[in-house]
Amino acid sequence: MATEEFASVWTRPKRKRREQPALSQEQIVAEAIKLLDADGLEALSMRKLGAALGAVATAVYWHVANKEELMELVVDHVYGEIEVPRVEDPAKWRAAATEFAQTFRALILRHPWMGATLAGAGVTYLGPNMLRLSDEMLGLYEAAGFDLQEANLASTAVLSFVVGIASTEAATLNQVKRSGLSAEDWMASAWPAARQAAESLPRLKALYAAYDAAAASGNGDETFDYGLARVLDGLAARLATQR
Amino acid sequence: MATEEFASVWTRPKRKRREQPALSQEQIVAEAIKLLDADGLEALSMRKLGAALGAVATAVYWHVANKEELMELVVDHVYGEIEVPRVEDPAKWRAAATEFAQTFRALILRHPWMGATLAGAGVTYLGPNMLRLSDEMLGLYEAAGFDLQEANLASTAVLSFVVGIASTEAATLNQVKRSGLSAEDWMASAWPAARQAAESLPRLKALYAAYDAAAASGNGDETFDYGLARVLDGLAARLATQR
DNA sequence: CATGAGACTTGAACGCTGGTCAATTGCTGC
DNA sequence: GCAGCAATTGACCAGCGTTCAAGTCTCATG
Repeated sequence: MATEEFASVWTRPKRKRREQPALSQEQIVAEAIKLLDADGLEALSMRKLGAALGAVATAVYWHVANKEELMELVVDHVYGEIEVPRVEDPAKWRAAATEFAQTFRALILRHPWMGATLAGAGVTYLGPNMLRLSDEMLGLYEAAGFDLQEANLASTAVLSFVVGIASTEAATLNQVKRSGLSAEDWMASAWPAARQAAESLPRLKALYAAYDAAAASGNGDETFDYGLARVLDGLAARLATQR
Repeated sequence: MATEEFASVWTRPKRKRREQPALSQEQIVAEAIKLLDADGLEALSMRKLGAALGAVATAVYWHVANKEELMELVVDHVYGEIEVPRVEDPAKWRAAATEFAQTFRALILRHPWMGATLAGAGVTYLGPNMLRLSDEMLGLYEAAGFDLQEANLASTAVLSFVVGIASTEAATLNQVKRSGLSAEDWMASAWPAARQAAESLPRLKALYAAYDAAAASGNGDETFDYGLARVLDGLAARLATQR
């Protein structure tokens, strides 16, 4: 624009020094996670990401090959938030397994877009943090008394349960967030529809009758803990027969 | 209004049919599933769907509010493919639970796009087939000896495990399909990268060393059966203490 | 002190997406 | 034969991921 060119004659061109590049991969990934947490999976676009970084969409492509690779980096960065507790006393493996399962669930609920992303990508992302966690989990179940191969089966079983249930919970969180309602208001509006839909199904109807909307929205922890306890019971029994 | 959103899809009065309308909701859903199975989740667009039906994209919008509602219908239609086996003899609840878990896993592997879709939507789709399955599952675990509330916890535990592990498997299937390679060729190309990435992680390295690529790609059934057996062990133990 | 090599950033453009809307077709009941 | 309505169409919109040539800026070297 001519106007700009003209103005630059008077106003000194405030050229920002490039002592360090304006963008870095680390910074991009961090900002992407911020946007994902704030607005959800489908709200993240390369343009918005660029804008949030004070740059233009295409600038991001210098640091990251494409959106899929970005998501891969993002997922592994999130995995970096957690670790598997060390097992000193083999008798306490179960406490460690429980703690890690709860930590992992909390991670997904804290970043609800992770649910769908994980299910879409699975184990095909081989990021360093994911590999580290896998190795640490193997260590946990080895310390419990499983041989390496069965430790792998055991950790897969527990993690599958955690991912499955937490992804479902996260999906509801996403739905609530997208509705713009508070969790209570959303539940209050969804509950009658659910009850009515279950009208012709005797067991489901009876189950719903036992709850009200408030109770139904609050029993996530109980459901998780119950399932986790059963899985670990099964693994403990297996250890007992092996010994 | 969220209330409207909830009630709309399933309770909306069906439109009076023309003698032979070119398109019908049933037909659209069936064609969408065909395209999803053939080309995957991200390959389905309203335009391609319209074209596959010999019509134009916007014609689809007469029968379906938007893509999200279409997916809701699609998911419930797929649920229509399966049912929970009836439990005549309470002692045989475990066989029934195992059979249904395997059926559900097979469903997801047969429609690999279901993995990511389920994790994205969770339990917020209240389609008739999903409700029917929920009710039947409650029946199964009630027959096993759980009271209604615990039957709900039990079926959620099992289903979460199944969804979690099958979604991960499905994600790999999707990856393979997108690569265009055969399953063996894909594994052969991914395996060295995995082994090298695990080089610095002792347990993971040892685990990989015990397999070769061929073995690693074939142990899905074993991994699933092991985890399922542990979950059901845990539930069986719980039943034993209750009795 | 100029020059040129790279590291980084930009703007324009492409083909695609989900979605809206007015206009149009074609069948059914009057 | 015609009104009315179910169904379909085409034009159009904003936004998406991505590519690419054309910059800008910094630094090392001659």
